[in-house]
Amino acid sequence: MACSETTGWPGLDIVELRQLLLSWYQKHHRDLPWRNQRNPYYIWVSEVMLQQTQVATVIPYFHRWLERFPTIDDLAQAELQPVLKAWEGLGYYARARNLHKAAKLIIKNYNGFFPNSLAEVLSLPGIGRTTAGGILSAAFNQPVSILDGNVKRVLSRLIALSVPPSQALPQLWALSDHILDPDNPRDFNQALMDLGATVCTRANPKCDQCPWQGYCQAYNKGIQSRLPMREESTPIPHKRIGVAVIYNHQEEILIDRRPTDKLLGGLWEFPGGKIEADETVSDCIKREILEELAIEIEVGEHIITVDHAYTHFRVSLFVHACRYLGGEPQPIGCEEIRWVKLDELDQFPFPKANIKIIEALKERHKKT
DNA sequence: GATGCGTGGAA
DNA sequence: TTTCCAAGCAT
Repeated sequence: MACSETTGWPGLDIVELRQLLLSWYQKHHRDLPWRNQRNPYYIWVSEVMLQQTQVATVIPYFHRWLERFPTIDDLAQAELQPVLKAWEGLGYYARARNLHKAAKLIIKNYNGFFPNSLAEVLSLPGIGRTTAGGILSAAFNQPVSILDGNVKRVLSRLIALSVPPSQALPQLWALSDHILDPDNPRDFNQALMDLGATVCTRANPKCDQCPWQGYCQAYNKGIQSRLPMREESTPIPHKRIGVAVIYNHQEEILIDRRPTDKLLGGLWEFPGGKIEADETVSDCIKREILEELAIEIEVGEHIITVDHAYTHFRVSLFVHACRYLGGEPQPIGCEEIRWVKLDELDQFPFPKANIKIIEALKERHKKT
């Protein structure tokens, strides 16, 4: 019974849909580095890196990561700092912290072997339903469905979903479950994501190349470019931040490590804080450094202004060179403080906005 | 169940 | 330039 009124998707011949998609995949699949093998560790790393991150961005990180941490045991034995350094620039740093944490758990609870049951995989930090399905289907060919951004878009168009995907998650999960080919779960899930990434794209979908064109309700209604429906978005605030590059008498620079489990947790930064209304940049920097580190400084020349966009706000960092005057630095708003030479900054993991500051410091150092 | 969590590409 | 949103998860 391929087509059933009782499934809630009348007119969907799922046997035909599976066949069409798998045939398309045989010819048009992407050749991706984590697809050449079935090592659960490799696939796990790729799945986590791919969370909210595009394939092209992930590929170089994936290769460097496996060179640096070839096995689960290597990862579990490593300190957190080199783990964050390997993740530097990739964003959502909790992913790296959770990967590290989960590696230790796998050594402890599973004798170093990546678990192969859904409940066990889901229990690992940083692995949710989609990532678990991705790993179990790709590594073990288990029939566990997925619902990532690609699948949401493909399925929303297939059934011409009239609300944003976030308002129909149970229905979309049920559909992903329903159409998953129990005989070829590995290829089917990969094919669904490839279709979304290369054919059923957000803008300008290539419907003339789509194996599901004849079944796609959005295409048949001519509304494929307007689906899926947009999520509601709220305007994001813009913060102005004063940042201090503080030099001591040995020309060392003060950096601090951010609290774990918060924004950019565990990464290093140049200290500073929000510029209040009616406050000058210099006044802000002096105040923040006194509040956060309990030291006196003299605010000097402007080095660079860095604009950076995060998911929920934008910032402008007004960076000034500063001179250390006195007081013993206290880690009041951070985990740790260090004085380091300019050449040593590369050894610490920094967020992207701070990398731009480091580059500016190196340029400045060349000139003087 | 809403919100916090990075960065980069595309339009 | 701005906006959207990518192989989502945790709390």
